[in-house]
Amino acid sequence: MSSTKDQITVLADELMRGKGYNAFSYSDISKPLGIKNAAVHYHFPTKPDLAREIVAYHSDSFTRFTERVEGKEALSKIKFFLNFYTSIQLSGRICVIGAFATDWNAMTEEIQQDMQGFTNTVIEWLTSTLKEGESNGSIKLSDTADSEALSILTNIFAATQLSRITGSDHFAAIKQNILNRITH
Amino acid sequence: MSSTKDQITVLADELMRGKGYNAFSYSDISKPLGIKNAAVHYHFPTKPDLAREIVAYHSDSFTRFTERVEGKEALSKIKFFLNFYTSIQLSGRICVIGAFATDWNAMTEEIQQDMQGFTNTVIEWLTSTLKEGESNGSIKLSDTADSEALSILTNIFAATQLSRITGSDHFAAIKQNILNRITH
DNA sequence: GTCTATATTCCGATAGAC
DNA sequence: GTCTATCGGAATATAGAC
Repeated sequence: MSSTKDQITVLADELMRGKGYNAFSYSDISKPLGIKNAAVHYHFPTKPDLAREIVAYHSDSFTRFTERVEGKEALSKIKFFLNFYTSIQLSGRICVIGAFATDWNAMTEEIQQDMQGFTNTVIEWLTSTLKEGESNGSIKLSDTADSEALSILTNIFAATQLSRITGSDHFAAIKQNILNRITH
Repeated sequence: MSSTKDQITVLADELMRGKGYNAFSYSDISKPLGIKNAAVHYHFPTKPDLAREIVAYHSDSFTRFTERVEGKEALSKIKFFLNFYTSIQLSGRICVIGAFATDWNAMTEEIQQDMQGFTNTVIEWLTSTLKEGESNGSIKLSDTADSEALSILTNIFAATQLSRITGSDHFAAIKQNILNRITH
C-alpha cells in the first residue's frame, strides 16, 4: 500500500519517460488514480515541482541500485546496469536522462541542477566500476575509464530511444556491442 | 531569398530540436518571421504536417550530405558525419532522431513511418561506409559493421543530449572515443 | 487530503475579407 | 498568401467547502 503522493510520482515518471514532459497533463495523472486535478496540485503545486520529484525518485533508485550491487564483481555490476535498461526498453519507455535532455530548454534551473547532479553520479559510478574491473582483470579498457563510461552511457540510453523507431533488435545489438568492447 | 514556407520549415526544425515538439507553438514560428498564426496554418494546416516536413527536410539534407561526400575515403566520410554533429552540439540543439524518439508516442503513424525510413537510411549509410573503410584498411571493426553503425549513431546523437546536461567536454570525449575505436 | 468550481491563459485550428 | 477575428478545447493553477 503506497501513499497517493508516491503513486503520483511513479505515474508521473512513467508519463515523463513514455510521452515526454510537455505531452502529459495533470489529468493524465488524476484520472488513472481516480482522484481530481486539485488533489495532484495539493501534493505538487506546479509541474516543475513534479519534475523535480521525478529526478529525486531516480536519484534514490540509483542509490539503492548501487547499494544492491555493492560487493559484486565489477563486470557483473555493469551487466546489472545494462539489464536495467533492458527492462526500460521492454516497457516502451526511455531513460530519464534522454527524456530530460530533450526537454532541457523547457526546464527550470532548479530541475536542471538536480539532473546535473544525478547524471554526474551515474557517470562517476560507471567510471569507478570500469576502473575496478580493469584492476581485477574482468574488464578491458581501450580508452580512459571516464571516456568509456560516457560511451557506454550514451550507447545504452540512446538505445532505448532508437529502438522505439527501429525496433528492439537494435537495442539488443547495441547492448551486445558494449559487452564485446569491454570484455576480453 | 527563401520562401516563407522554407523559412517556416527551418525555424520549426530549430524549435523541434531546441525545445521539443510539444514545447513550441505556432506563435513561436509566426512571431520571429513577422507573420500571423493563420499564415503558418496556410502552409502547414496541422502540427503533424509541420512535423512531417521536418523529417522530409532532414531526409533531403542527409541525401545531399551523402552526395557531397561520395567519392571521398570512408574514414573521411565518417569524420564529416561526426563533424556535422559537432555543429549541432555547438548550436545547443539535439539530433532529430533523439528529438522524435522522445516524443514518439505523441506522433502520428505517418510521422513515425517517415522517421523510420529516414533513420534506416542513416544506419544503412553508416554500415556501408564502415564496410568500405574496412575493405580499404582505413577503418578497424571489432564487431559487425551493422552493430558498429548502431553503436556510433547512438554515441553521437546521445552525445548532443548528454552534453546539454553535463557540458561540451563530454561531447568531445565521446566523439574522440568513437574515432579511437574504429582507427588503428 | 480531496472535493467542486472556476480563473486564466494559451494552443491548434478555421472562416472570411483583402 | 496574408490578414483580422474568433471558436472550442485543454492546460496549469487556485479558492474555498467538506
